[in-house]
Amino acid sequence: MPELPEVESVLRQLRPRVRDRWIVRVTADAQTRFGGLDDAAGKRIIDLRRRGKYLLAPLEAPGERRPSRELVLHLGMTGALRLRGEDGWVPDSYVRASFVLDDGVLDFRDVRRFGRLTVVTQGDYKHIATLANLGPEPLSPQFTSEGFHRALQRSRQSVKSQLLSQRPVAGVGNIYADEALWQARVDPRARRLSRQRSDRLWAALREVLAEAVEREGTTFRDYQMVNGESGRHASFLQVYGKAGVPCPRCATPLRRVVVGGRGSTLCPRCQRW
DNA sequence: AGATCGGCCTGGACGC
DNA sequence: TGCGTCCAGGCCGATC
Repeated sequence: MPELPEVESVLRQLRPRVRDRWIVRVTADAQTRFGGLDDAAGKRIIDLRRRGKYLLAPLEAPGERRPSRELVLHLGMTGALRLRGEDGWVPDSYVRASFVLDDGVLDFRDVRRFGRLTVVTQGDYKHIATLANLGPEPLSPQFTSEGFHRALQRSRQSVKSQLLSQRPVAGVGNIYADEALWQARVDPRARRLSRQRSDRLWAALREVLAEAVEREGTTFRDYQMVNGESGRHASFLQVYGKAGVPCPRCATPLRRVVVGGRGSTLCPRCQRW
């Protein structure tokens, strides 16, 4: 369930801790979602960045002038990164991979094994389709209302499915999609948005995500930061997971529908096609 | 080629 | 208490 705000919070805690550290060796479960991890050993973590829900770490071998490889990490639904022995973290049976660094051990814990860990040639995402086709960062100047409207027009999927596809904009998952659609008063099943509705959704996405980043994300079940703490945004959610509860805007009971195979909570009165 | 749907994976909630 | 069933969901690959 980590979406942009949650991954951003992990990034902010982890970046200063792993930047410029050497990876001594990597141990990992035999999992199809893990690949090329042997390539990480003996290299230095030049930086840690975020694109959408992905964490990216350029890796440089001794003597290289620029990073040749890149670690791509996706937390999936239940992934967490913890530093061994810090903030009370003791490894348990859900640790799927460990990075032995020159000054400590970084554990990747992932109950449901939806997370992904891959080492690729720097910048080469052709085997990671979602990352290769990732839309702009919602809180960057590259995310414009014009561009968003144009991107939505390229597909006839429901707007909810489009948001979850990561193509029109990066980093939105089920929680913030439902929140932004409610705030913009747009029905998740709508397939063609007027420019006006598209603009409302554009603004709502930016607002909802920025607020959640400020509160270090939403902890519903499993999400936790590097220091083990929860995000503070859960109690500020307006609609996600609140079917049956009165709409905060019009008091009509919120309803759960399935859109593109995903549960969605909406207000049947406020949110229009 | 684009849309849609099922599978992956596990724990927790729920019903009987 | 215990067992079975369903749900959560990001992403991917198979199929329509």
